[in-house]
Amino acid sequence: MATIRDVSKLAGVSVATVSRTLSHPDKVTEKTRKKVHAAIEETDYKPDVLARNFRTRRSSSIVVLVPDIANPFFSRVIRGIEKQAQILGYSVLLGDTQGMREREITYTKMVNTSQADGIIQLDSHIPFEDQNKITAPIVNACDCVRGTDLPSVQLDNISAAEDMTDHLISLGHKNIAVISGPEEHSITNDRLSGHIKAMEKAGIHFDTSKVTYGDYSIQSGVEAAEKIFNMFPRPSAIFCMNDEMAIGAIHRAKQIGFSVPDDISITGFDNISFAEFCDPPLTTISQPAEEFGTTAMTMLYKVMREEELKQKYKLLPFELITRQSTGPAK
Amino acid sequence: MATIRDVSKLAGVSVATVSRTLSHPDKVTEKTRKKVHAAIEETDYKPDVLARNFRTRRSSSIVVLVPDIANPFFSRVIRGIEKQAQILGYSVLLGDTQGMREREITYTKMVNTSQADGIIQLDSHIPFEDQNKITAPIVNACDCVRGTDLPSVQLDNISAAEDMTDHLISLGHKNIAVISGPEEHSITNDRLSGHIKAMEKAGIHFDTSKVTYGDYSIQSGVEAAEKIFNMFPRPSAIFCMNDEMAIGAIHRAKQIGFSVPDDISITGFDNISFAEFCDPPLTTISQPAEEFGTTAMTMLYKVMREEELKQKYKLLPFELITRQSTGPAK
DNA sequence: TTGTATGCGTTATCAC
DNA sequence: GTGATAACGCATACAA
Repeated sequence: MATIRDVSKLAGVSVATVSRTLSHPDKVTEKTRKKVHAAIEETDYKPDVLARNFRTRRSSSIVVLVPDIANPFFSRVIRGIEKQAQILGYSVLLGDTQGMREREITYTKMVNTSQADGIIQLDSHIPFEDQNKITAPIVNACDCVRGTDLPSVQLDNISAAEDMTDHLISLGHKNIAVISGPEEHSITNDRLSGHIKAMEKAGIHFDTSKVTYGDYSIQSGVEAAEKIFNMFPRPSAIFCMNDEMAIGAIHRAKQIGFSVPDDISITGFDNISFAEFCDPPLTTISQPAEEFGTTAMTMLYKVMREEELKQKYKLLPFELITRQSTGPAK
Repeated sequence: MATIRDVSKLAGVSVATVSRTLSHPDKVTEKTRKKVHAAIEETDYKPDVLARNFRTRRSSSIVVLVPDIANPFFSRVIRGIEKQAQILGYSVLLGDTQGMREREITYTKMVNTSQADGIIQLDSHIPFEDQNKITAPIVNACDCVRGTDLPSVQLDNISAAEDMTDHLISLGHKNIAVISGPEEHSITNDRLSGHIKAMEKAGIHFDTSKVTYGDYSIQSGVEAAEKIFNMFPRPSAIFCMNDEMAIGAIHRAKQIGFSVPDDISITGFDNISFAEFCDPPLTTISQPAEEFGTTAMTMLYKVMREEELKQKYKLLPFELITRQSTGPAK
């Protein structure tokens, strides 16, 4: 493997000039540049990435913290991150935290040791030991930490939940149950706020007891639905905070013998690929999953380069997708 | 940040000894080791990963080549890889290839530049420019390259497809259509072989025209099913090579007004999380997805350390999961 | 604009 | 078993 020294000899310039030609071409005359490039060509020189990383204290890679990569929504976001990262010259290190704080910290520390230059956090924690001290370039995506000034990209969850609830109300539903995500998640709070807003706007009393909590898994949707079906009077609609739980709820409804949407309307959130092919197809909120990834990566890129962010908190658009899992209240 | 030099001074030994204590403890006396560790403790010394990588020409990270990370089966495999990698002290670089050979090569080259120490390939290509020259530690998982001697871990696809077909035959089905994956995939060929084997064993004529090809997406299942429903005589069962296509086929069947399994039995492959919650729940083959990941990573670890592999070609066990998408032939 | 010289932090070679 | 020291390949401060 040719080194920078081989190139410099062949080109008849110093190693410094070769280095400059590559890193700061503007500081080198056109003529020298040409000589150097010719020598690079001839020697088939490829800069030693490891040496460069070592010398510059940068690795050109970023780590993405994700609660669970097997979640179909997150995996699409990551696809977006990866796509954009490659365009910008970065590698993506996978940090599947499994919701464990310990793993989160481990991965975060890779920035301290310069193994990564920045972090994209898809969960709503501050992934630093000292919560008050942000020690690395970071962008928060999808589910965002409250009460911090981390750059973030998320959905307008409040409006989305409001629109979805409006939709149910317009179908005549008044007694609406909610299957929520974990209480500490910020998107959970936002979506609940939006739901309440719509209810109050319509003059319908919102009752906290109608809210059950799941963990975004299908199984938790099944269990939450079970509780809801035992409520009295029985709700005529369920607003679920993701598609998996909605699918679980539909499953349970059908098991019991309820028809969806005739006996009960059920809505999802995310528009995962299965939503369209459920029985009945799921009314849900479509999120631009990949765009979360590309946007977050682009923002992180600027943060790492210490450029100013024009917009520190981005909101991505959603779309209400009306399918057959919702219908008129009886 | 303390360096190895600080530690050596405090411990009253040379930097060489500190380095040895960390990398080859057996070459240092107990007493010195203690001194060094005490000094490390006191200075809170953390070895500089970048310097070490540079010096040793190793990065302690591996790259995983995956056709599409948003595929629910692959994302579970990757979860397994990541888990095991962390245990073994490796980081995982994500190489989502989107089926593009160009991206595959790009990622593979990271091994040449020592940015990665090895590769786990989840697709059935040889990811090197010169197909005949394997230039890096690599393990092939899930869908494996034919006619090479790459270490691999995969399912006994032949037996699995055979068992599934046996199941259909035992229900009285004779006219069985197949929704296959892309023709060039090795798992496609294996599963088809198993299917044919079962058919012949039962004395049923296998007809190539009953095989349609999809690309593993739900939509392609819908389209393939459409073709199958137009066959004459109409098959009474469809053997699909993954769950997504089966879900698509069920969707199309119900659209047309066919009952599953009364009018037609449909089977999947993979047992993704939605399989259990389909309507009807899907008869399928369960694969130990995470175990693919952990096994592949463990094998790669040995390859990278140039240890002998006891078993170069591993087969993981499957399980036939009988649910309600299959029933007796009319 | 270009060259010289130095150092990044570690590991490994070779004496002792 | 331990220490002194070279070397890894590159980027940069400074001098020219």
